[in-house]
Amino acid sequence: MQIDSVNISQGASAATIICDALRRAIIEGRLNDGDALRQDEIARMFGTSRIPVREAIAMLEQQGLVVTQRYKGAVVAGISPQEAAEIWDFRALLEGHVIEAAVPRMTAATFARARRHLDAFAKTANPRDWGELNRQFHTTLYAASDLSYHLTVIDKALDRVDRLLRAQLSLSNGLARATEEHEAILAACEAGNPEQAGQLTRQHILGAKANLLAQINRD
Amino acid sequence: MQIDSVNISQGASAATIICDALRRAIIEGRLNDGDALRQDEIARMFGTSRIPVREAIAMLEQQGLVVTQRYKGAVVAGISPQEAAEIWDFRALLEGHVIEAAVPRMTAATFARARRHLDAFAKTANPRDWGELNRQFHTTLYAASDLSYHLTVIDKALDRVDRLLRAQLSLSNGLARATEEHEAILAACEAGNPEQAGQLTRQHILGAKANLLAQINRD
DNA sequence: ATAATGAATATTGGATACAATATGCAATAC
DNA sequence: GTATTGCATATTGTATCCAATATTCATTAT
Repeated sequence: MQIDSVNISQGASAATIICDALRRAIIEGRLNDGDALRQDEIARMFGTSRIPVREAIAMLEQQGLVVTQRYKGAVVAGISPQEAAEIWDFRALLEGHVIEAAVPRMTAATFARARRHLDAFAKTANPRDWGELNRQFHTTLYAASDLSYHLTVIDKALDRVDRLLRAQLSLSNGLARATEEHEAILAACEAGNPEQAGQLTRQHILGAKANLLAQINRD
Repeated sequence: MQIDSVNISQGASAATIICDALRRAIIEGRLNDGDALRQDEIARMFGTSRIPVREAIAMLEQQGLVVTQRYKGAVVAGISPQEAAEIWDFRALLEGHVIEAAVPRMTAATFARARRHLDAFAKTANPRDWGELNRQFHTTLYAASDLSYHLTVIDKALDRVDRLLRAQLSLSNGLARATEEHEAILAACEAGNPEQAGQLTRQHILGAKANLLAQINRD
């Protein structure tokens, strides 16, 4: 008789669940810069005491997503145009490098998966999904590099700027242009051309940065 | 009458104090890979309850310095040779870039400060100080770049590998060689040569990586 | 002897209670 | 009217306690 065993002791802790939910809410724009995170309110929402909420907030602060001040609580971290610009440059440097390392190791399964994410991104009507779908497209390609530390750092950088991605894609023609650029990046990967994939990725990121900064300066 | 006001409300929380102390202990090698972090013991040492200790541990986990398992507590994170190698490559990429951006913005005060850190590094006899002094030398140079996000990410990477730095510097001639390389980097900065500073920084980091990996493979 | 079992103890997870600080609002002063 | 003060309330920080789970060790079975 064959019994499938499952590890029943590793359900997520309350703090982890709350941290993930808050992180998602911040990234997807449901919580905005400067919004206060009230410990008692969040505890009520999750049916728990404040202790795991505090632990979740401590985690989020380490991720740069919230800022706490002693005795005054936590607020969602803002991001200045200068910081956003720097993070975009950072991403161009790092993601360009990672995709170059990844291309020689990509398989047909990589391409198929990336194609699915690209298509989903292109056809979604819900702005809230753009960040996640964009991320899935890119990180599927990068994952072939096997550079897990790099990927973790990229994920963290994306967490910080995803809310701005929505603003940038909302620009006239933003979505169509991003989709074209994704197509070109995927084509370079499929052609086995690391230099071109890297170059296109850097242009893609820096182009998005330029658009967004232009919008901020116009506002 | 002139009164100097001070902000008296911003002492660090217990969790922050504990987190910083544990982080330092890990980085400096006083806590080793796999060491358990016992909540009750740490709470006693700091004269507090376990709650701030739990918060501190949650923070450290986000920093990649400890690994927790539900109901089993936290242990100091290990680092495999592969992960160490990747982080060194990561540092070469990032720090090379940052110092190139920094060179054109460096001042005489930068050089004087870096010189002091270089000298302190060269003459210390205490291996426990190598990581911090090495870090101060490099980050003094990088700070002129004004790339604060990059610097934060570099600091985090250094936190992960500083304990290995000690091993690498303990190698025959490791300290003398690192000092020579620091001298060359500083000279390139003083000469206002970003490309050379970047190149020497990358070589410095990748050379340290190669030495360490050779030692690991010998063991 | 080794392996299995069960109870006691240790440790973690988090609920509740208390202490410390911040905020808001009504009352008072000018 | 505006500014200041003082008190009540709200919120954060953490101590204490209880519940849940893991580990250890003595006892029993083979």
